[in-house]
Amino acid sequence: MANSGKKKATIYDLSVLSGSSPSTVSAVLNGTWQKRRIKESTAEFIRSLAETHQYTANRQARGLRSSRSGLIGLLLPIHDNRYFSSMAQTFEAHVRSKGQCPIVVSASRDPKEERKTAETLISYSIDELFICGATDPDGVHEVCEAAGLKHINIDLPGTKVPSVISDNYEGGRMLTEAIIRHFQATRPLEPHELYLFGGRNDHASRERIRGFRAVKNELLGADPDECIQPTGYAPNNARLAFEAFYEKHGKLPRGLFVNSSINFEGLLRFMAGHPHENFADLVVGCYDYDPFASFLPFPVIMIRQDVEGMITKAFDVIEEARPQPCIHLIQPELVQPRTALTGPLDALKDIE
Amino acid sequence: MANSGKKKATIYDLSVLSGSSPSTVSAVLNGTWQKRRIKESTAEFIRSLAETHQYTANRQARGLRSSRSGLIGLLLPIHDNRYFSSMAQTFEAHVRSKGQCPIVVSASRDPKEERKTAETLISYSIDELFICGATDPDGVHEVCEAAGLKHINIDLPGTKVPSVISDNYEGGRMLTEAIIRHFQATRPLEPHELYLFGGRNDHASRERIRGFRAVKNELLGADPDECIQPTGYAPNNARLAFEAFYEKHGKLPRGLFVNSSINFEGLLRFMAGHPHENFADLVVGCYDYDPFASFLPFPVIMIRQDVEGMITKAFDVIEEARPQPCIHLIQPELVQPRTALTGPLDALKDIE
DNA sequence: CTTGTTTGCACAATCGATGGTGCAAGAACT
DNA sequence: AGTTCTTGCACCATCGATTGTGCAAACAAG
Repeated sequence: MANSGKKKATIYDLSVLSGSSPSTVSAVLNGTWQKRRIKESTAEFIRSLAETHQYTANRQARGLRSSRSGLIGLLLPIHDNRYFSSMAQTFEAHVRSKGQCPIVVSASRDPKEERKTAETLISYSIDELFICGATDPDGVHEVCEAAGLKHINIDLPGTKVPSVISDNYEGGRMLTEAIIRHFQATRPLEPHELYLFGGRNDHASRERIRGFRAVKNELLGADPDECIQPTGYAPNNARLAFEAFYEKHGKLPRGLFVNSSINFEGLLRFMAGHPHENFADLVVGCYDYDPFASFLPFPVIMIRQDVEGMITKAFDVIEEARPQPCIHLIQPELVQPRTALTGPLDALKDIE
Repeated sequence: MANSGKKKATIYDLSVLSGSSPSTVSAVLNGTWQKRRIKESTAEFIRSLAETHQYTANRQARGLRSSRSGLIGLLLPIHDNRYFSSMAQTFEAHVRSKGQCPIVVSASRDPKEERKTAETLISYSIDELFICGATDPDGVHEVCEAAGLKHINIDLPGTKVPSVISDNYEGGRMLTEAIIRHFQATRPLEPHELYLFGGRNDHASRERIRGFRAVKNELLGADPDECIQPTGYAPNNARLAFEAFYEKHGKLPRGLFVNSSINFEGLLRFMAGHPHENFADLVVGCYDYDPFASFLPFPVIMIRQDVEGMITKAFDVIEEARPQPCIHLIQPELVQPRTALTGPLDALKDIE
């Protein structure tokens, strides 16, 4: 309110007020003043002026000069999902602890959109880019490479720079095995009673499917091809697939491996349309963790990917001098039904 | 790969290549060339050069000159939650359709953090700021005001600029009434059997509580004070409150009004610790919508706030010439148990 | 052939911060 | 007193794009 309407103070304003030159003011305020042999008393005076006039540096100007911006980007497929939003939450905490500013943007799993978004971020001179779950990581890589921007892949691997991803094969195995074992106390599953729904032809889905098929063959002795239904990621496509199966068989498979919580939403939509069914014998394994899903009226076994671990690793790797384009696998965790795990929110204090 | 390592092309590079002046190049590439009477053929030539050299404007430079950045900010409490992440998703779509770049940042419901974050965003010369769910909207307002930044409140109202918020009173009423009616077919609720948990002393919580108490008094004839338990937003505090109640009464209230999905997670944590209980008679009303929560093994009635409506309204209002500091109420929607609604994700195409 | 007009563009200042270089005044030393 | 350091800071170019202004050349009018 004090100086409302006035524009923000600049080093030139402070320069006039203090009687020093702009470069002196700049040096004082960005910490390089000792190197420039500015007197302590001068520095102190300028600092106090900056304080009373609420000076904050114009980052566009600084960024222009230094060709850095203090922005670190995270490119997501979508926001609206527990997995990716906890990615955003964790990423943000890391970035801020480095004193930089996070900029999180989604690109809808669309390769063109991904490149365009990366270009936009680059035009803001972001300092680093974390590419998470990109459909075409190598496409984004080219854009970054051309701009000389440090970047790294998360969740879906590329071939040109390091990638930090979940161990989807192991996760797929764990989850499949857990589903199968869940039935062993009662009536064991037949091979044609365990289906996989969702995902598409991306690295994560392929690995999970590979794990699924391996374990299924090992434990159930067979894995008919029709049990694999990669219906994409849209909830409605998954719903239609469940609908079609139900239409044909009059029921759902007893065991379901659902590729992501987004696909799981497709299952919910199917269920909403069949209120009479009680799905008593159903066991779902979902490759994602959501606390509410974990408490559904049928057993839901989930995989929690180690978001904190992945982000931490990614920051480690991106700092390395010359990172090699290798893949860092992060182990996910199996979550038994009716489990409410803590998450990044628990790190926040709740001021009352 | 083509010009890997080289830095990005500037208008000066193109100026040399084309034989025109930098100002001509600039005019051509930012669309003001007609006004400057640049020949069509010159423009065409420069455009083709820009194309082959993959020119993209340096936004920091542009922003410095024009004191705009093309960035529009959204300040959230947290990312990791369906309500706020769908806010982010919707906001992003709106911003991009205006040809600008969204920057979504969270501030942990901490007033100091909120102001600091706003200041950081301002230092990047963002063009507008949407303040969502801020603990201290007027504090953020001051920071914005001092910088001459257009801003608006969402979800929690301030007193200095327009606010677009859910009609929490009506929502609270609807939800409370739905809970009570849910019992009327069987054994009606007693006043001391309907509790409200979660939230704190913010506008939204107060309004919801007001609605809760009004309806409870109307329909049940009483509302003992101890039935209101504003435990804050942290899941664990809510859990402790449920734990304490259970300790004291040996059971949960039959009717629960839970103030947010985050608090609901506290209920899940409680339940995870009591696997023997079956919570058969429980009905939960939750002031937030989450598709998985809607299918839990007990009836969960939810409120879906109209995120799309709020964001749309907020964009309308912020464009107005001199917006008055009034409150725009957006009606939320009651969601019956076992309902899987579509969301912003359904707008995405799923490329296979 | 001279005097406007229009066309098409170049020049240069500017946004705010940074950092290399230079230089005066004082201190230290011979 | 004269020379050499050191201290303490000012000056100025620079980052890349925008924009007000000026001015030749081409053209039209008289």
